[in-house]
Amino acid sequence: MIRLLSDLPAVRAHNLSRVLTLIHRTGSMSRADLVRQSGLSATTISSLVGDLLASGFVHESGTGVSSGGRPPILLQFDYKFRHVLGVDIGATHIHVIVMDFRGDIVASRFCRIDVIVDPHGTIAAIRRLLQEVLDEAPLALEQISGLGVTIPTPLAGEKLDTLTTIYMPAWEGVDLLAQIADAFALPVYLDNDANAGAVAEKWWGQGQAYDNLAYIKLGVGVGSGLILNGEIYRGSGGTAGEIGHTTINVDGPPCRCGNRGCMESYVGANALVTAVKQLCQERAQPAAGERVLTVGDIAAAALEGDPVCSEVVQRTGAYLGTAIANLLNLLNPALIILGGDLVAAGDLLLDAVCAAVRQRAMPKASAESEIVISRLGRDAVAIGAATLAIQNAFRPSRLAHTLAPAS
Amino acid sequence: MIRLLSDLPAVRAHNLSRVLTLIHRTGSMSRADLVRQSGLSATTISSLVGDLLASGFVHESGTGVSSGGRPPILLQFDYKFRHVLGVDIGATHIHVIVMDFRGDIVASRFCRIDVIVDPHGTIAAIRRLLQEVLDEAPLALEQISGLGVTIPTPLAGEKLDTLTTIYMPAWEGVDLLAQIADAFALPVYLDNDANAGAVAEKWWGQGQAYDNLAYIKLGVGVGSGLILNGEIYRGSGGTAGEIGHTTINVDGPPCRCGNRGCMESYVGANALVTAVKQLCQERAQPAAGERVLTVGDIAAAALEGDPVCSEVVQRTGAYLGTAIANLLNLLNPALIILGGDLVAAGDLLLDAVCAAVRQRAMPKASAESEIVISRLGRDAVAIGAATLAIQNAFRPSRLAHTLAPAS
DNA sequence: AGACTTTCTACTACAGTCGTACAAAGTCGT
DNA sequence: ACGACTTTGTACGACTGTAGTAGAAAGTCT
Repeated sequence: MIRLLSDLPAVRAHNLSRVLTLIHRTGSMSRADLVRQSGLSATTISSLVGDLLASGFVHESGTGVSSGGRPPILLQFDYKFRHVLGVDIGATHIHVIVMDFRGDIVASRFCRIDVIVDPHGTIAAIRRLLQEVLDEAPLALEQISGLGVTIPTPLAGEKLDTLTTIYMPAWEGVDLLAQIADAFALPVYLDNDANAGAVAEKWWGQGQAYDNLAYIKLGVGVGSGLILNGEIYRGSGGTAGEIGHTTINVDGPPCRCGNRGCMESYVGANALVTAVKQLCQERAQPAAGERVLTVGDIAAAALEGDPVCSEVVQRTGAYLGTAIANLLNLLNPALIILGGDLVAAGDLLLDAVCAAVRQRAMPKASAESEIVISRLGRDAVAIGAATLAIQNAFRPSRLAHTLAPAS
Repeated sequence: MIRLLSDLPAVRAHNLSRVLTLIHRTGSMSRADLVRQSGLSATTISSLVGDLLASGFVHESGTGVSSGGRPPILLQFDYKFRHVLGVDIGATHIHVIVMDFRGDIVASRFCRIDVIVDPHGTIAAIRRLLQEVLDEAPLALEQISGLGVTIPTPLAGEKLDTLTTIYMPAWEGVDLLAQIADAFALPVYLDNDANAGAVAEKWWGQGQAYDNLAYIKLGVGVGSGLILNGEIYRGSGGTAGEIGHTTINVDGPPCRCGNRGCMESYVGANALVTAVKQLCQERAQPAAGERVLTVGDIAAAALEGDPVCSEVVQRTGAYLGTAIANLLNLLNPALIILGGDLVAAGDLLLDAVCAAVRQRAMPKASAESEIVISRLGRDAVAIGAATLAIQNAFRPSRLAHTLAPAS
């Protein structure tokens, strides 16, 4: 994304964006603080802050403590002045939220639906749920800055407006974005679920201090969202991050993708369930084999000390760690965040992953990186979707529109 | 690398950089062409071009063909106005070049030396060879825009001024950059060999039209340089691109790095030689086993139809392809460029790589990407080193210094 | 030969940041 | 209590950069 900074107004937009972002991040700071942190002159800060005050996103809120002179006037970001909408479309669910600018969910709806085969039903449901959360908040459309949507498949093309339909043939030719934008006159942004998870972690979670991180979502499939140099990295065709189908064993078992020895065929949800059942059978523990069915169940049982589930979780961690070691060697991010249902197993999983990583990654890359479990839980993707709208609202090229009083 | 575009002079530097880059790339174009391609106003282009003419990097060179009106005045980049120096430091060699701004080598020196154990001898040799190529060209220091240096180990830290010394303990505490900058009053830039190879391909080779590419250097080790979104990607600790130690077989043979099943232990030079010898022994062909010793020999023999070497090259291609498939899945670049001694085997290698990639990478990622063999040959890294100096000379923040008449 | 087209450049207008001077509102020492 | 000092924030003019308009320059086309 090359930024065309040719003309003067673009410079102002750029500086405005920087200042707004600083206030947003710290929550409350004075003009003098901004001068020190931005490197801009006091005059310019004064002028920029004037614009922000006029917009309503920022308020003056009393004075701070003096440091030996005139006390500073504190500027506070008004997290409730505007809100954003997030739509997390999974393979079998829709999750819709309204979120404020602090990353807090104000209202949410969750519904199970067979997304893959029913595009129009899905879109109708999304529209309905969006209206419901708006009514519950309650918020008018004029108070919404934008809407983010995530899909469980890679994006197609660089325009970020279409989705790959290999796994979802029924969606061929469906213009998801237009269908939503028609009902709600808002800027709509699209991305895939793992990327959104990464964005959520970067803005509100454990990735806030990091410029290079990977969010790995453990589900039926295993995907990852990459943030490199502070930005989502999508690759040339929009399919970057497909860590689930990286090979960790050239002679491994066949995977649904046609390849052999994919990481997903060791770590994916189906592999877990199969492994548990098989191990139960081997050890003549049919009870557990019948009982345990979902990844969440396996994680819970492992935590309670079930030997079979513990072993499967640990073995899974070792395979996952191998793939993560490859990612560390190749991209050297400072942080890896694990998300998805399996992370309920906590340290049992994490320790196994870390052990494998320490063993397999280059010492420098692994020593200088951290691996953690997401604390955003099941809302991560929906929060990330909504955050896409904030991210774009703050972009210099859209800032004028964002700050303009609702018309 | 966040660009601070706060003040007005920065805008000019930015636009100047854009215009200069456009002229450099196309070689020759009119002001009107620049207006169309840059989006800037005719007035501004006129003013910017004035600066460039004054600098000496650009000349007016007659008129072009009219398209029905006044014929355009052609602006031509003067590729010989300034030059840059490149120093490729390998494990056992130094390669020093002078290069013009078209990417053509004007003079070069190559010398074998045990770099790893002898830092001071290496630095002395570099200084001597630099002086020799300058004398041969012949060029004065005032005609040199900068100097790039590559090292065969990852960089340490984000300042790009130190090197990791795990594999080169004798270099601990040696300030390579300062030692060179002391002798030659030039801006000096450092990067590792694979990154430089990627830069060379992006500027002068087959990567010119691509924003996301990987250059893979096949040698004793296997490293890669990544260009993502048009920029070298280094990761948080500077070790990104270590594809050689990514695991492609969890249960594979031990590698010198401590891990098992690393790609390098299948594809590295030592593995190749060992494989050839072993296969010769199995098939009772001791002659070839004695004769073939270097990777270049193996590649040549394979091309001549030697069955053992052919088989080893193809097998190697399959392993390499597996690692490349992982890279494609994870980063989805549009282009992979193979470099290093083994690529002398040509299509024999490439076909095996492509077959493995098609089999193992996600269909979309592999269908939309190309895999090619570098045509820059043994000079790739040195050219990349020199190109680092050009790249930096064109950077907006250094452009004023670059364009200023030599003082 | 004249109308038209394209290229390139003065001149002016406008926009943005910066430095300086200054007002505002505290703290601190006596 | 009061003045000196410090820190914060703003008004004003200077400087710099791009865009728009008008016009000159130099061809083509009929």
